[in-house]
Amino acid sequence: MATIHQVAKQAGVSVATVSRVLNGQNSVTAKTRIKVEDAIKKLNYEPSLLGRNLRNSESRLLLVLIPNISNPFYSEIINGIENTAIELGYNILLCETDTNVERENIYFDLVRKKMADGIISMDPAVNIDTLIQLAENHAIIQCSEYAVDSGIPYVTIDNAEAAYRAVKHLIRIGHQRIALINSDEKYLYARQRQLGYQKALEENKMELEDSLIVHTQGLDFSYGQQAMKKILAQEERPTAIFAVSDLLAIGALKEIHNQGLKVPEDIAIIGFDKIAFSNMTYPALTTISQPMYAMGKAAADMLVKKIQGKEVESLILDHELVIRESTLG
Amino acid sequence: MATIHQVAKQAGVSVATVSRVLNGQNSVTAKTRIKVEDAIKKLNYEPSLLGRNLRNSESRLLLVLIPNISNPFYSEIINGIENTAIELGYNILLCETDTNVERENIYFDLVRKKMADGIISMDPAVNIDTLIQLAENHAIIQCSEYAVDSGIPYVTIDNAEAAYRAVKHLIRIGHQRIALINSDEKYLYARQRQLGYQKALEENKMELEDSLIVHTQGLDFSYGQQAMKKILAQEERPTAIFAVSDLLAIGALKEIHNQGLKVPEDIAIIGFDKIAFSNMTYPALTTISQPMYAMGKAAADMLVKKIQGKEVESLILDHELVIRESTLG
DNA sequence: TAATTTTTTGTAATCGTTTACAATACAAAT
DNA sequence: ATTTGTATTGTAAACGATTACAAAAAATTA
Repeated sequence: MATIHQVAKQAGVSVATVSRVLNGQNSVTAKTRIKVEDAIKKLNYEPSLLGRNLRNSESRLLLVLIPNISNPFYSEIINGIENTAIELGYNILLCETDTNVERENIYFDLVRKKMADGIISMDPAVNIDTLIQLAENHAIIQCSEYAVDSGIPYVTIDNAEAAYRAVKHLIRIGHQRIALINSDEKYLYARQRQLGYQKALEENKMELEDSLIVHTQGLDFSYGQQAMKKILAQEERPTAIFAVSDLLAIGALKEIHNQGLKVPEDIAIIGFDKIAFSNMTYPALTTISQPMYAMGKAAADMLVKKIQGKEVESLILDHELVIRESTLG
Repeated sequence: MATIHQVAKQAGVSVATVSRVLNGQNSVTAKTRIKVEDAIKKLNYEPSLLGRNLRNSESRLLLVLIPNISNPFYSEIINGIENTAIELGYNILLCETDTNVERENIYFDLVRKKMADGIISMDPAVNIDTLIQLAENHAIIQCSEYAVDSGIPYVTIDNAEAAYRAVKHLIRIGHQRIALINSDEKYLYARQRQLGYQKALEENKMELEDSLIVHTQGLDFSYGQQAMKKILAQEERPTAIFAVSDLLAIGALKEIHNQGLKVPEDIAIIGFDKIAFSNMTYPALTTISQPMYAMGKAAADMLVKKIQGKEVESLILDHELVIRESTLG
């Protein structure tokens, strides 16, 4: 492992000159440049990022905070983040919190201790107070889930509107009893989507029944399945389901099948996110398409801008209702 | 952002003493320890990992190389890697190659340039020559896919045996025409699983028909769907399918449904990996369970050992055949 | 009390870069 | 040939920690 000093010695120049060659500065003669490049090649030299980063007071690492890597919704976003980060000369430190406070703190420490230049938080369960405090001295962007008035820039979609459209679609094709499978209302997106659901019902003079709203403890398939079980156990069965996540919808779909019912004939169902799976279910799932990749890309762009000290503005991207077999007529 | 010098000054001690307090060394008086701790609190000091890492010549980062983050198979493994890494005081740098050589090189450079202490490669398409060369000076572990005789330790399962069991199961329940949806034979796991398939057929005196083996260009659902289309287009239709990945199997299942056929009545199907989604399909997918979490855990353990200069041995973990509805008899 | 040992603290080098500033080399102008 | 100006190069000080080694302080022993 050669150092810049050894290269300098080998090339018969000073370390400053080697550094200049390394960083492509033009104030170095062709002749010396070649000497240096030869030395680099000969010694198989690779500049240490540890040294460089210390000197430059940067890590060129972006911390990406997600609740759970197994949720395909995040995979797609991460895709967008990573591609953009690479383009901008950064790499990503993937951090799964599992809604665990200690774990979260370990990650926050990474940015406090300069091992990461900024954070993209996608964890709805993030400790928002800590995040806001951290944002005073560090670059932070929220993606998908965000805190209103936190002052932390975010990129997201209009959840209420999206939910509204989803439910309106169900009403339009004739459904009068529509259940909602929602996650915990402590999350903003959950409240917003519920608002959209309610607005659609109210607008159509449909009654809001508490028994038609089920809250889950998580987003795994199993929670969707449980929720559906609860719904189907009621006497007056709904004819349609709106689930706030494709994973929940897919779990619900499974339970519907298990009970020998047919989708969409007996029960229609609509999900949220448009993860790749949602098109592989039987029948294919109607869903709200979130621009996951674009969200990731935007978040990364914003974060790097923030790191560079520029001002950035929050972004609300477009969503789309994708009608497939699970809500056919 | 205070430095260790400012803390030392504030506490009226030397930087060495502060460092000793920081690293919990016992050779420091209770009285001075308290002085230092007070100063740390007062200045809100957080030691810079950039400085520490340079001095210690380590980054405490593990590079995890995967082809694609959207494949749930990898998510589970990453889970295991991350939890273990954290326990051992490391963090993970997630790197998606997308089977892109340039991208791969960017990542390799991170370890060459000391920004990562080692690599866990899960990319079947990795440039193995480069990897072997890198392994001369750096800690590297292969996970799932590996190169025989490369000298690089790996953790994996017995792919041939697993495939053999899967196909034998199909034969046992009466299938005589079994198709194989395989990925590209340039991958070791693909060759091994094909071997298992062939062995099962030969052992039962069944003919090996080329037309029953379809190779895909990737692992997305869509490739499984395409492959199935090809298979169903043949005159003499197989009665069972073995796909080397749940994703492919799920795509195939979709196509079977699309053509109005029933699983398992018309065609039985079996996948590989036991990703969470495989239990949500209709019908639920029979599959080979890989110990993803354990593989990740083992890989991380091995890598850290390797980083510490210890010797490590390759590992072949157990798999399991999980029989579900898609092969009910 | 003085000498000796042990414990605690401090000094300064080091890890491997980048870069302000100083110094030198070279070319152009007189 | 000397001066001036510009283009290259070098010196040395950062960046922020850890740690040999030396020095000082405290504890032990005689």
